Amino acid sequence: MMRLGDQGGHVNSRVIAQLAGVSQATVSRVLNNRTNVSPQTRERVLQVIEALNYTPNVLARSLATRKTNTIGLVVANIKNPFFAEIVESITNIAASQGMNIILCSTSQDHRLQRQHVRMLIEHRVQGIIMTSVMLDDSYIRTLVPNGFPVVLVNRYLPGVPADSVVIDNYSGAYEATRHFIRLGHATVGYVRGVRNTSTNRDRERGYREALNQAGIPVRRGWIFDGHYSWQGGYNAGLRFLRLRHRPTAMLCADDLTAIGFIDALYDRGLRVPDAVAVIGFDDVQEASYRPIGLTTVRQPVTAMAEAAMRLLLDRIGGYCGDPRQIVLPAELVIRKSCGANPLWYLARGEETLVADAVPVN
Amino acid sequence: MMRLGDQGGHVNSRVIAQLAGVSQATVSRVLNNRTNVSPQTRERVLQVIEALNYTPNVLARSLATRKTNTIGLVVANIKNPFFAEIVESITNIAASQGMNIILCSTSQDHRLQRQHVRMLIEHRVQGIIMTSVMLDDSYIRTLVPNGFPVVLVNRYLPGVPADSVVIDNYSGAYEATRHFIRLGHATVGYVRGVRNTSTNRDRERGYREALNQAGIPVRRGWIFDGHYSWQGGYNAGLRFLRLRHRPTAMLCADDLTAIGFIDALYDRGLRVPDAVAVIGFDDVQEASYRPIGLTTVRQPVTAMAEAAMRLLLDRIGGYCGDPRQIVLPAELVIRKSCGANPLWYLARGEETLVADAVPVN
DNA sequence: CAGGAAGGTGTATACGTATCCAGCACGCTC
DNA sequence: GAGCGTGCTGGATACGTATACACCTTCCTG
Repeated sequence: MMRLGDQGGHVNSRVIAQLAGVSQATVSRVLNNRTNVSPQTRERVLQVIEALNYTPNVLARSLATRKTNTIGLVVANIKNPFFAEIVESITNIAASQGMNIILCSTSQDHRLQRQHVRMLIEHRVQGIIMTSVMLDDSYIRTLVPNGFPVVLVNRYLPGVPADSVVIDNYSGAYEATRHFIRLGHATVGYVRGVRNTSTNRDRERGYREALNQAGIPVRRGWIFDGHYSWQGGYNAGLRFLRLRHRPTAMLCADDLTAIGFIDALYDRGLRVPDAVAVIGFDDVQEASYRPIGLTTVRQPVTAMAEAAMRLLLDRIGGYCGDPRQIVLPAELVIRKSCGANPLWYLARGEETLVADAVPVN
Repeated sequence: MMRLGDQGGHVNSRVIAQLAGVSQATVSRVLNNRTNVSPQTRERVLQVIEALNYTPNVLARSLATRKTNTIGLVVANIKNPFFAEIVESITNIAASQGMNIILCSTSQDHRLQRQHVRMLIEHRVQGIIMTSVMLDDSYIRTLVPNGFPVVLVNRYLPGVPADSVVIDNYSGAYEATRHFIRLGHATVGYVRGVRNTSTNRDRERGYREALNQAGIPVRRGWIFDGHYSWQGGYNAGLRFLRLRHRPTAMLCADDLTAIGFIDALYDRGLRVPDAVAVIGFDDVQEASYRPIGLTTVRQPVTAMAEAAMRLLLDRIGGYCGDPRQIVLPAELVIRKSCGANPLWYLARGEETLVADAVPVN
């Protein structure tokens, strides 16, 4: 009995054809479920295929059809659970459409990212979903006008006419900051994400405007650099601890950053929300871990992934219209890290309250 | 000026050849940095390539060379940070070797996994790294004898002569359980992982034997089913709460399970380690988050990834020796979730103590 | 019964690259 | 000056599949 992967001597469709006593074209027709093959012939070919455990060569097929059924997915960092969730969603949707994905993880590194994009094009992917573009990644601009399907997710590029899917980061940060203010915080700081990303720019703007409108001055010393990472948040926390006058509330550019920030405080004996109120961004699963209980601005990952795939498949299908930007609403998820009693909000109905899921066993 | 992806009319090496006034063979030689091309010719060809922004077609190249420089990586669940870390490590190593990876996420689903393996073979990957085999995935057995390079990571298959890289799960669980016992716990429970995995089998065995040797009976009611997931741990926690007589310590099959378990207790007002001592498995970054502080058995992910790639590349390079199994040591990382004062261990020197990294700013 | 549609099959070629082989020019050695 | 190695180049072919086209048979229609 022959087995999976057992193709000693490189079995190809011609070998199958010979053994089944038909032409290679007929074998191809059987493989592709074409109708114009007689039942007897089809059966004979299938038997030989089965016997030799023949597996068609996708490379050759793609070369001949000029379609790879493959799309590229570029993320900043797989270890960030937010991106892991995006990868999972997009992979699932792609699989259901018969599409394969090639995954690339740039580490916020321009050169590496560009290299990855080049690799994807060498592999003749039919489109690319990018979640990690920086504001100065202008070379993306050179892909789009040629009609190459590109969809930006999570981040976008102003002035580059590419489809994109984002949440309303400005409003998310604005509402989060207002939430602090309503709780009585008169001093609010911010831990940045990577600076040249649309995501950070919009969030920082929302933070600043909320303070401005409340007549609260923005203090430069209360804005720290993070890098969308635990380590960045931790380092920001250490710097925070050295301040003479500390803000009583901190907005963080994403959940990992927030957790790193909280950990730094924890290592010095300070607790959240007692010492400082904290809000993050993304609502990754880690934020919901009970001992952490991070209040955060949710990104609806599944909806974003679905929208992105829809846009991309439209482009791959030949759609040539103007670029579309899909902006999904941000949603504040309140947990204990900013110290409020969720019930208070329920009564006031001012914010969206999402209770932690308590599954039935 | 022409641009990336701009290959209107399908530029190929023949077009380059014509425009450069050379043969297609020469273009190929330039692309592959062969020595036997005169500097002038090389320069001329490169200029045309630059001008047309030509990108060679990897598919055609792979077809001709019969080498794809691609390996398949099959993981159980990208959202599990343990696998995310493996993916990251292996991707990096692969990239440094000029190898691409195709990533597949089976969801502990036999059929899906088999489908993925088939896809990988259709894509003519030169080898496969599998992290998600189940004990009854005997079809893997059919790959190996044909000399197809397969390396199993994290889990292995007894009786299947494939290379594998694992940690000593038995000892890890044994030591973790002994740790509980030394702390004075006379009642220790266990939350399983997926049952038909070598990983769970070995860990459960270590748990049982440690209890046996200490003369502590293993109570069936104190062993719960989990599935290497937060949800599984959470459900186990709910069942745990319904027990009349609860054990005072719980070993969990992995960190996610442990965190889910802790969260279930938390939602009912119980705290770890006050109410129950908990130890997990893997030492993912989440375990080190300070508010969680999970004691756990570390898997040295980077070392495992490196070993796996080395084994796989050996096989791809033609090595045909007997299968090699690499067993790395498990290391108990003590944090607060089992309530011990780490300094006590430092003094006694009985366990490995790994302090949480406190980075210098 | 002529004519045509429809179903089934084979031949030839294309997809884009790598590589074997032959050929040519040049410079060197004896 | 014959012989020979060496550096560079082009022609031809292979990789494994899909598909346009032609051909044949059969069966149906008028």
